[in-house]
Amino acid sequence: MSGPDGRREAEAPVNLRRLGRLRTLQALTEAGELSRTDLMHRTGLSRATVSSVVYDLIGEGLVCEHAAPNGGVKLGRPPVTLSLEPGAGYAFGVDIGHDHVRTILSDLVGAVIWDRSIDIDVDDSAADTITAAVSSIGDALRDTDTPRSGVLGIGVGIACPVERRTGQLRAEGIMPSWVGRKPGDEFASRTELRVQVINDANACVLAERRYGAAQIWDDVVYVRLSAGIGAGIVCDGQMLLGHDGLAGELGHVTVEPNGTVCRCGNRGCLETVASPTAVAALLSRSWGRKVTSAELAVLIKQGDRGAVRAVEDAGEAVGRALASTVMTLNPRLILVGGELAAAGELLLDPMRRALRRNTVGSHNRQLEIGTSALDDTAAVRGAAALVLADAPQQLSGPNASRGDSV
Amino acid sequence: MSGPDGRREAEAPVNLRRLGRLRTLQALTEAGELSRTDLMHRTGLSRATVSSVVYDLIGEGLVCEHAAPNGGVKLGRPPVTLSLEPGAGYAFGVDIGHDHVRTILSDLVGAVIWDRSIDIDVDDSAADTITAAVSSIGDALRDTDTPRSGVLGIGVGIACPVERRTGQLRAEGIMPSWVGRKPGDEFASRTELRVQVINDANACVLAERRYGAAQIWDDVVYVRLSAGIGAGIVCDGQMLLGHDGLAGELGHVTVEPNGTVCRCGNRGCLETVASPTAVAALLSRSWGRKVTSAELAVLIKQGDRGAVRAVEDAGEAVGRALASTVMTLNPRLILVGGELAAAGELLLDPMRRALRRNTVGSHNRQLEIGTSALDDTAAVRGAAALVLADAPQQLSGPNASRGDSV
DNA sequence: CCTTCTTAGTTTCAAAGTCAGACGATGTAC
DNA sequence: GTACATCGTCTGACTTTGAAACTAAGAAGG
Repeated sequence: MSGPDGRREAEAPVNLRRLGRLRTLQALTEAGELSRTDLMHRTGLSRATVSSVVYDLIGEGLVCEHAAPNGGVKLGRPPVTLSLEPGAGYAFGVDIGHDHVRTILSDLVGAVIWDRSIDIDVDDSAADTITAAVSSIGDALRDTDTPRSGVLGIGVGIACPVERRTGQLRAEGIMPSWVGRKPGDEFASRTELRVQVINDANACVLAERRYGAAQIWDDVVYVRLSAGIGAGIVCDGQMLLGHDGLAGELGHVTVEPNGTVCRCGNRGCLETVASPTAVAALLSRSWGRKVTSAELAVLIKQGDRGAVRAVEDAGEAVGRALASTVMTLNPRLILVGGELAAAGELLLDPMRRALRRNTVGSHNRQLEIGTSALDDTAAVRGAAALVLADAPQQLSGPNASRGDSV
Repeated sequence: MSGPDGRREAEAPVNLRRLGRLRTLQALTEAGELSRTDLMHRTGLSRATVSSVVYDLIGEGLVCEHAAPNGGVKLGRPPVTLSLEPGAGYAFGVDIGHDHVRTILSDLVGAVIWDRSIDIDVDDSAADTITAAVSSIGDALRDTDTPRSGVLGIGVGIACPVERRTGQLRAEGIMPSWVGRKPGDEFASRTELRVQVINDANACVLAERRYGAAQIWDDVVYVRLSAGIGAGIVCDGQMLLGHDGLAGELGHVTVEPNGTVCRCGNRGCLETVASPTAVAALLSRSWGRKVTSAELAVLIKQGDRGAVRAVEDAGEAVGRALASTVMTLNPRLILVGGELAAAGELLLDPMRRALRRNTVGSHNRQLEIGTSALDDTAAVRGAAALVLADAPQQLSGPNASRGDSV
């Protein structure tokens, strides 16, 4: 490709050096700190090449050296550890819940350097929500004095299914004002930054993979028990999206063949049984007055018998729904997040029992079930992590080699 | 380097040239026939490099040229199409069913050049079964005059779960003599060839991906309704294995909470309802005499009311079990194979109905459900395809670069 | 304190690979 | 036959690479 005046826009010597840089950056992203020798092993490059690549990266300010950590009893010259320079790139995370928009700015290694949450009725005011987030983004840039060019992109996590190719939302019946919208395009045109949109459960599982409980496992299911119930699934280290990006719609798995009619038109969906809203509604019915999800949390803490029982039943239902997922995906870890996760063992215990009852030993023997360690920040941080995940690509150079695997 | 006589047995400078070769071979494996220009686009290499790599590959007999296919109305010099040389490598496929072992020898492009099936009571005689397969392999080599060194490996598909890391079988309660065995090791030591073992449903989905109905879709579920019920799952083009390699165990998904006790110890597993054995047993009970699976097929064809009803109910149950899989994985295509698939629409129709009833529109609108196009050969060919899948790696050179993705 | 040993990182240099662009080849269109 | 379009090869310049030599920095031992 040539520039406007036919000048050769260096542009394309291509993929060899870039590949080395990319691998180096990826290794550092994954591992945090590594010496050049470690890098040599992880990237497959020779010592000389690593040395040269690292020299460049340090020169460009993407990587920095640390004083040797002076670990245990070592022999020989101690290594110099390297890590990504936190300030070499920034990423925004936006979490669009039902009653709030949260925006964070994260540095290259995932540290949150700016954070703001705004309460707003998201479901009914898409435009306002986006405006709020966009202005948060502007404020963050100003407050932290970050140049727009230093931002790698915006990751948006949203509490409804996101269509894969189009980026369109599938928010029917739950977030009316968002139906058919493409928040990716809206954010992009209003911020002039790259934008990626994903479902919030997917964002959460990303966060758990990177910062939380799922760092060591490659097969994880994250279930988010919120107004909607969704799952973020990682198999073999890869996020599972499905043909339209709608994978993980656990909320509409049938758990009670003749149960309540769901907003989706079927009956007995998990969502009608185990979402915080459904549980609260159950109590409302028996008490004859409205019980909110917030109130529910208090009741549980107080040990209210009705609330306890309702949560237990919800856990049991989630367990039954997950049983088939476990048989199908053979995960190693299940994490539960969302408002209802605050109930802790009260919820997990019946879940585990139901899972054990409906799966076979080979699948449940090693299976761990726990609550999210990050909750609350999981979705935003995951959204930002989505952007950080391809930071190595963006930083390794302007020149895109084919994205094939080797 | 492409000098006519610039032969240089450089052996191991490592991973750069190899990478080009690898990508070229992969592209040819996937696409079948490509011109050099196509390769240039698919591999990201420059014309010159492609030319040089192809020159080498032709020289080594891995790739061959074809006369231009002389397609439509084209302008300019017609391309020379290239494809893999079928004889550049061979792969064995072994399908270990319940009552037979089938062994095929396939060439590099997947054509079957030798085929033998042996009837044997596999479940109770593991050793004999392996011996039979091993001797088939020897015979195949002799009959086709193929040198052992030309064989890339053996793919073994077997009708029970296979543990991922160990290669151990999980055949409890279904193939007694195989429990805890590692057929991979046994084949390897007796044939001195590389061996890979997978579950037969996984083998089938591989075959469908490569030769059958799933070539154009990246998100596919293959359900095999045989003595056991298993599913082979592909998501985003990748086989889904799960943490222990036990993904796809659809047979033990609960479909009738208070149903028959299953060999796995739970109740109402899909297998107790929808396996051919279970369906046949249902008829046996009402008729007061034993009905075999083979007989079942005849009865269905004759339109026997009882058999028809039993199959319909099985289909309905499969549909219900798959519903949750569909919500979880959002596949584009479901294929049904195994003995019961012969029932065709009789089985599929109630399956579709149950699926529609228990999933939401966004997930089932585009979903196709059909029977395997290959059945009978699917498992063996898939097993062989497993080996062919890494033919590019093996053929691209002795020098293994790190298996990272770019 | 000095030598020796071990591992880390850099430099050097020849070998090898890749790219861009020039060039030849081979067909269609008119 | 000429113009044109695309395909494929060749050449020279440039970049990257890896082996080995070399320097660095600490520990162990006398």
